[in-house]
Amino acid sequence: MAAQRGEGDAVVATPRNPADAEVRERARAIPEAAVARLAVYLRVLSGMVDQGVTTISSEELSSAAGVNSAKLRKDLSYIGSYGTRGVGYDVEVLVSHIERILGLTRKHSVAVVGIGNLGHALANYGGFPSRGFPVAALFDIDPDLTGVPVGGIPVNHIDDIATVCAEREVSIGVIATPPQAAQAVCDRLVSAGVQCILNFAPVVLQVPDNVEVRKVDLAVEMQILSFHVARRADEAAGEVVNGVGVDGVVIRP
Amino acid sequence: MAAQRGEGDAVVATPRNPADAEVRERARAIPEAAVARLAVYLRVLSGMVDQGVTTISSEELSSAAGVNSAKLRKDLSYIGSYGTRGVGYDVEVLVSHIERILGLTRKHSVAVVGIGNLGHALANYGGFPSRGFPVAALFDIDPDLTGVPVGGIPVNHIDDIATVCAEREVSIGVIATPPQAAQAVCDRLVSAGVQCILNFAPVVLQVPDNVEVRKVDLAVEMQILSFHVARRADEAAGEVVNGVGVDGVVIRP
DNA sequence: CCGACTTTGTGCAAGCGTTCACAAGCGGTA
DNA sequence: TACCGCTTGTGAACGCTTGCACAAAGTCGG
Repeated sequence: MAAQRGEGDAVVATPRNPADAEVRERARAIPEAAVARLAVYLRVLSGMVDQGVTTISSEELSSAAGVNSAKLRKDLSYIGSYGTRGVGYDVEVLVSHIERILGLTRKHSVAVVGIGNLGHALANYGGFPSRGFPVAALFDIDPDLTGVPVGGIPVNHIDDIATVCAEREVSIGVIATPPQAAQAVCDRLVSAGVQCILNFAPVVLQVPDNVEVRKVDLAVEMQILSFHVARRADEAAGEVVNGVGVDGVVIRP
Repeated sequence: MAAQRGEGDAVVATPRNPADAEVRERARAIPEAAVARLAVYLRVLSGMVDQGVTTISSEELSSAAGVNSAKLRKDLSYIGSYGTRGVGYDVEVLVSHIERILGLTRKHSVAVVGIGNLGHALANYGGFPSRGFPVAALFDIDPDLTGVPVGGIPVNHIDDIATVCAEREVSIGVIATPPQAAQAVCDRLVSAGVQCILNFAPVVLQVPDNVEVRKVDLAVEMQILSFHVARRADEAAGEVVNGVGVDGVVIRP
């Protein structure tokens, strides 16, 4: 209630640029999978800019990003037609359009909750601020941590989530707590008005429809890898009867 | 040569259990998306075991895992028919079958490369060993770190990847290095025989076909969330012309 | 033993996302 | 200006995933 986020700002933005309406329409239609890839393209393109590359073809960019070139072109077509046939894409133009679609023209302040090992690492991680995601607040339930600076930012007590998030205009909450605490922390973030959550805790969070959750689950990732190890071992066991693996490449020399 | 992982093992394993061939066939056919969900089900089920729950219906389990119940049943059907109509699934039976399919009956030793902030957090993360993924080796390029114990394990120099990984039968490599070093580290892991890699570095790794890579990319996750923030702001801006956003919650105060 | 009720397992159709293939468009060249 | 070669942008086909809906199969009470 207190921290109702936003009232005048976004509204004024509407009539500012005549192309905005079109951008909005496109953004609505972009498949989730394509959004994830756009972020990857953006990173590759940023590297290109640093190398002084000014133009790039879909073939080059797609192989650098590890995808099919047709897929790349289709992904880019979701955000508009900014290539030149016979030539390729202007790197800087592409960068700025992807940034616009991904909403990177705004700053997105981040709050990290749970200052354990992972929370420390996140608070100190340089990749966030450099890409427009400044870490604006840290929270922990341990009173001894309150006020202690981590990565240059003093830790707040978790009870102050609502006020601090409002003050610092936090738009993304990162949950790095133990699993038992994650749902409660999530609820607090949501009621503090945070609508986007990145969850590192190994639990399935229950949130209202208007909140977006992405999860990073190490255990799941490891188990998927484990599955592939097992599948491979089984295949090898099934197709060879003794000694060497299926394609001559066994586990180790 | 020295520590050939399961040379005899995997091979002899074949005829051991008559059901193995069937398990192998099923495993081959499970869609990747379903594998990821199976890992989630497994975690929920483990929690159920701890609570003393012995039986669970697809409806209960699916809502706890945040998926559709039909999808859950289909996922479980990939690994076999282990439910009882009219009753549900026996929790322990399900756990053991999912564990078998995911290959969790073997130990999967993990090597972490890059002992910075994230590497420290990973080395100290309790979730790995408890789930059958013991951290068996740590590597860094900094000679000053060599021999220093982190999370109880002494750090090795990166030049020793091949020998140490062989000795300790590492099957999963975790890359937590800066992006510039990631590809080189990856190449070393691959030539050391590691076939599964979990990559935290923000780069697209190039690997041979027989190597499985999963990536955890914080920047991409943040940018996807950013996209949703922007989309929401746009929708709000598009649907209201003055004053309050679509559901009363706009960007900033 | 039977019938009512519950829940699984799955055929089928709809929806997405990916891939192919090619027309359209642009720069360069004579 | 007209042609040529190259690369984009996209319609259409394909395949994977999801969700529905229901028959099959079991339990439980009488």
